[in-house]
Amino acid sequence: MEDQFDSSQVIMEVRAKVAAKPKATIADVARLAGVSTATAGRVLGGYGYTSGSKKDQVMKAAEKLGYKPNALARSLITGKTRTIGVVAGDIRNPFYAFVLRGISNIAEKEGFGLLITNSDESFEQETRAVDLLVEKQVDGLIVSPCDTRDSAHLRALHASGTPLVLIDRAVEGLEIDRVGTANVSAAREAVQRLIQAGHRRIGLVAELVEEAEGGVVSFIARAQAGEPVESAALYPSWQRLLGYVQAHLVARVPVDPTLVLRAGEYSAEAAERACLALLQRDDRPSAVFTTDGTMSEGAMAAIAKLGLSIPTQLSMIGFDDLDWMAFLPPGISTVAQPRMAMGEAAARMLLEQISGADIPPRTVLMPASLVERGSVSAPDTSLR
Amino acid sequence: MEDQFDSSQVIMEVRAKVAAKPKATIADVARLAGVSTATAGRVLGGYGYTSGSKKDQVMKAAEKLGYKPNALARSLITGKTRTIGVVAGDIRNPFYAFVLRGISNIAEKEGFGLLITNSDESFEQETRAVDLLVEKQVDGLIVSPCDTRDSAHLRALHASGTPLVLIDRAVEGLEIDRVGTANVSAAREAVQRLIQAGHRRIGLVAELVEEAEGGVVSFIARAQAGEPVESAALYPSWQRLLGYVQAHLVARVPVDPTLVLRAGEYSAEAAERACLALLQRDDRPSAVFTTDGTMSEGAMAAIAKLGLSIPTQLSMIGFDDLDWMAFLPPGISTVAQPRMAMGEAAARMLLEQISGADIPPRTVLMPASLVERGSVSAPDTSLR
DNA sequence: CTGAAAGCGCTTACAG
DNA sequence: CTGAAAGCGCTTACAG
Repeated sequence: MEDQFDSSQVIMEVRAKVAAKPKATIADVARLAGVSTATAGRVLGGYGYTSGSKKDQVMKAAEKLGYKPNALARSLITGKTRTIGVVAGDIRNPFYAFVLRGISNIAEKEGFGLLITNSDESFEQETRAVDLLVEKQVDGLIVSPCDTRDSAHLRALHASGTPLVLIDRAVEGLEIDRVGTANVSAAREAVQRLIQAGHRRIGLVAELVEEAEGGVVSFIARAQAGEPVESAALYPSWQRLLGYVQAHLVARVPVDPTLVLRAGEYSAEAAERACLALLQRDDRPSAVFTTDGTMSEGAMAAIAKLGLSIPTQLSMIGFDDLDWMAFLPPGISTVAQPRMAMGEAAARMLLEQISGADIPPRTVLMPASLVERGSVSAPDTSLR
Repeated sequence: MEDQFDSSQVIMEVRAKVAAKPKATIADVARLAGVSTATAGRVLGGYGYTSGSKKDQVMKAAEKLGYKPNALARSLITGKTRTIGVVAGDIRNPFYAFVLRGISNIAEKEGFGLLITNSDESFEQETRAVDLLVEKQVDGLIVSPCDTRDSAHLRALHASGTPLVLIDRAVEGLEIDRVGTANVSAAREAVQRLIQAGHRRIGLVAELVEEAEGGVVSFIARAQAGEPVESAALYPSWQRLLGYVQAHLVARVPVDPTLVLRAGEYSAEAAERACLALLQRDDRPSAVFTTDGTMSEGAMAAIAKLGLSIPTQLSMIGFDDLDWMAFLPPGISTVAQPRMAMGEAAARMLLEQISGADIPPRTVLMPASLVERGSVSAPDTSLR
């Protein structure tokens, strides 16, 4: 009777059946089709020549056996896995999520798989991740290096001939394909926009985690003195700080270093704390510029907490076009990086390297666009 | 002279050097160490027994040759790749990004790699993705199925004995490990909270993409009539609609089907359009509940565009705890799914299957929590 | 504890 | 066009 139907028995049966049915191999197909494994391999693998009749026999046999190719065996011979490895900072960060999607778009189109790891911006984790990917024989790697100076593992990787593309950050002296954002000019333009609106005291909320030689104050002094700053291997947040200083320089507006906020750690909470302190000062700035999405979020939280109204009491330009910037009244103007396109560009470059093209190292700096919305107005004159 | 330094030449040299240095294999190490490949394999692979002296010789030789294991060869023999495949909807969606991070946490800890694909909720892409992953011999798959009825490919996959865990959605009659959210109760509690605050006309902004038998109106009618609705294999948005109806039922508040908005497609823009129309009606609801993050975003955009103030003119409860909900004044109350924990749970279950544990199929429904912030108040009485 | 041999599932020259 | 044989880089019984 159906009421007494015991489902656990069914499961056991299924399991047993399963264990008894090993996967079909090319040899099995060849045997059933009455051809050699070489011939079966040729039709199933789509290489070499085979007559129509044999092709049919093999296809029929493969169909009957439910043959599925084993990419491992093929890769072992060809030396290619059609898999690319990616080391991202943290997939939860929309920046990386979009970059990964871009990489995935290209990979999928070319029939490549994507092995993804998170480094959490930890050097040790990044190293482990690269090792894992190398052992799995990925055809190439895209990495967002968390160390822009040393990164011996990446130098070794490149020296060993492994296709490698850097994303978002560069490594000093490692001349290989990379894609990033034109950070200095993007930040400069954003801050120029603020200056042009009449702002003279502009706060900067930035990560600035690694210590540049001499720290922020000395960095600003050098940038202001017009000393050529080697910006290529700088972390993005330092590059954006450079753009901030340059905008002041061009407009002959002095930089007040106390307005440059260093969150010191990469979290919205740290940015919020720093920004909260800044905005409660008597001489608080009339505008703020943030150097990435996470900083923008922290700054916004601080602004909301203080109940400051944008743009009447405070103007703001953010970084990265996060969803809420479009609908949070009055609309937050922001510097939008072409995140997905960056991922696509990186993947294309890597695929070119993999296909063996002998191309000299390229640096692709993608332009970021200033998306103007309603968060910038003339400074509140009652303030000063 | 340094000025005449030609960097292109250096590059060529490096390339040439590279091509000349093939990777060291176990055979190379064995030869240099003066032992058999079996012995070298035993120490390098960490299996079997080896004397201390031989172990040293092998290690030294491996070090000298820069030996790196080839996981492909090992996998071909062991039949295990220590790689798990994931088919997500779209990595850009924070829901999937967090779930993926959860999966990654566990995988990384256990030394597993992660092969990630996007289905874009397209059945064809999902099928292709699964095929790719299977060919690459992943040890198991975690998939968020875009079809909850048919999904023959997933049934076949499971029947073939491949470890498989479903996430977010179930497949009708496919009794395998899965993790999801307790959607019905989560939605019911959120709507109950709204009713308890005094709301009687509550809008629902939902995806509701697949047609349930008879459509929304008939679905609501059946749910209201107390007919037992088989909710397990329903899409999450339909389950959340069910919770919405149940909350009304319990409180003896009639459901007005015209308040149930069907975005019809999975995008914030569609949700915004639908919501905009709803909120401009004379008999607009005094509160809205949205059934996922994307819908919440669209609804928020519509609310902002109309300049409605929350909660005085409109109360709202969202779904998924998105960053902006915390700082957008007055704070948006929302139903928070434990996204990362869901990914971790799915990964753990998959790993158990992979390790061969003979466990009957488990359904893990994780509780979502109502995060109360400032977006709910009593209805604006001037409205009615 | 160690080595010779076989083999995982394919592809690749090499003859015919 | 087709097949026999070798081999990719490992691991696994099997003797010793």
